[in-house]
Amino acid sequence: MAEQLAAARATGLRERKKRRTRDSLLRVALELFTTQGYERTTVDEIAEAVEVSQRTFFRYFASKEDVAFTVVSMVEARFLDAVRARPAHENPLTALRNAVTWAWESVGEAIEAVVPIELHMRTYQMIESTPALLAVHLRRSTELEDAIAAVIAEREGLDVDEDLRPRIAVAAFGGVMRLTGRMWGQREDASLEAIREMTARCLDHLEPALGGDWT
Amino acid sequence: MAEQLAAARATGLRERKKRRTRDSLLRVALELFTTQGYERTTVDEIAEAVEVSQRTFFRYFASKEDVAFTVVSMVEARFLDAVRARPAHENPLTALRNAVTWAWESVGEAIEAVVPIELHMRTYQMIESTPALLAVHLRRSTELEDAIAAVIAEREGLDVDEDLRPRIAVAAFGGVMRLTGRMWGQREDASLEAIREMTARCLDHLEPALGGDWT
DNA sequence: AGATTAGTGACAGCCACTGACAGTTGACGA
DNA sequence: TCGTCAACTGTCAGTGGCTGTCACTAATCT
Repeated sequence: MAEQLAAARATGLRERKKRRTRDSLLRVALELFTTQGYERTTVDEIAEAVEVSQRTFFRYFASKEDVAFTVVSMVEARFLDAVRARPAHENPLTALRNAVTWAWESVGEAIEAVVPIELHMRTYQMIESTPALLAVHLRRSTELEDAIAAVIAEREGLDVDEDLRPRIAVAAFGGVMRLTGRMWGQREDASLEAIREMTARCLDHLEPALGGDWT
Repeated sequence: MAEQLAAARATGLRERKKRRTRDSLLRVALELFTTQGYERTTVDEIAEAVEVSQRTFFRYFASKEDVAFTVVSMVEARFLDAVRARPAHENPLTALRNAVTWAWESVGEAIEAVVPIELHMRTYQMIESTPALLAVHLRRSTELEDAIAAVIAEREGLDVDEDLRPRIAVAAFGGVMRLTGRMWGQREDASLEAIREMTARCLDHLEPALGGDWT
């Protein structure tokens, strides 16, 4: 985050070079992952395409998985900020809902600064359809949920470890969000428009689904 | 499932031998995982302790992770059966809740038939606290949720792909269940009693947490 | 008993990842 | 402008999970 802003204005030749190789590694990796599949892409292959050694790849990214989630975590951070920014008078679920809506409307340019949006969309779908990555994605999601629960608890002036409601509300909300992502991943229409619409639709069904009778 | 019943009555020498090595591999693996940690245990080590080749380990278990989830998936299957067995008049959330309660009350002996319960408890806590395993656990959980959603949909005479409510209800429920498991994993008290009580407590908070104001 | 077949071990190899060491090249003060 | 320092990188060797192959042993079948 901060380092990207710092690197945006040309600091030094060294910095710029570093940023270039990192960007190249990222873009080439995602491109290879999405075209030929995650498992069928080796780290050697990525490194070779960028003309660096495999060792260098691992100096920029902690693991092969790590590359796949670079952009995703930017988006997540943005969503978390959005939750923090919601006015205090909104009740928890409303705040969460408005935060998602706002986040989906504004991530566009943030993503584009690093990789083409369309590449990110394909990446997301690849994550959803690659077991090993899906697993990591889910774990990361619960970590995010933890952070969100903390924010919600603070908004309401509660202790997260005392009152279960923040965590539970976020867990339920998170469950629905993951369902949304999954359904979107299975679709052909991979536009921001589509995911926004699907999000709204799923959230509309949350409360009725938990009600007693479904008549 | 079926193969275990079949193997219970001594079929042939071959079968019995197979079952013995499989059981040994399972038990030794879990024991090593829980005492010295998952990452710090190598497959070679497990194989050596059971006096088979590493290759043989992989003939019984698809992966190192696979061993860790053997018992867990038995429990999950049992829960799924419990959901199927709930009387039709119960509404979705009630049926799910009763199914969990019943499952936690009856898994005991089923587990004990394979490994000591206490070993399974430690295994579960290890899964929760090992990032790589937690990730896989979460993915497996969503697969289970899929199956449950299908059952719920059928109970209510709905099409899972048509009406979103089954999936959403299960997603929310699943979110809460995972929260339960996690909280339990962080506790010292690793008894079946404790997890049952925690389950009830979390589920009691589900509906109030989704309500408008938390006053 | 002999033919068949399942189960196994030994070995070779792929790939993700790590540590150690040495070479290169920007940064920066003299 | 020129070294010197520190950062960045490549090479190499090694570990651990996992797979394919092949020959060998032993349980099962006829």
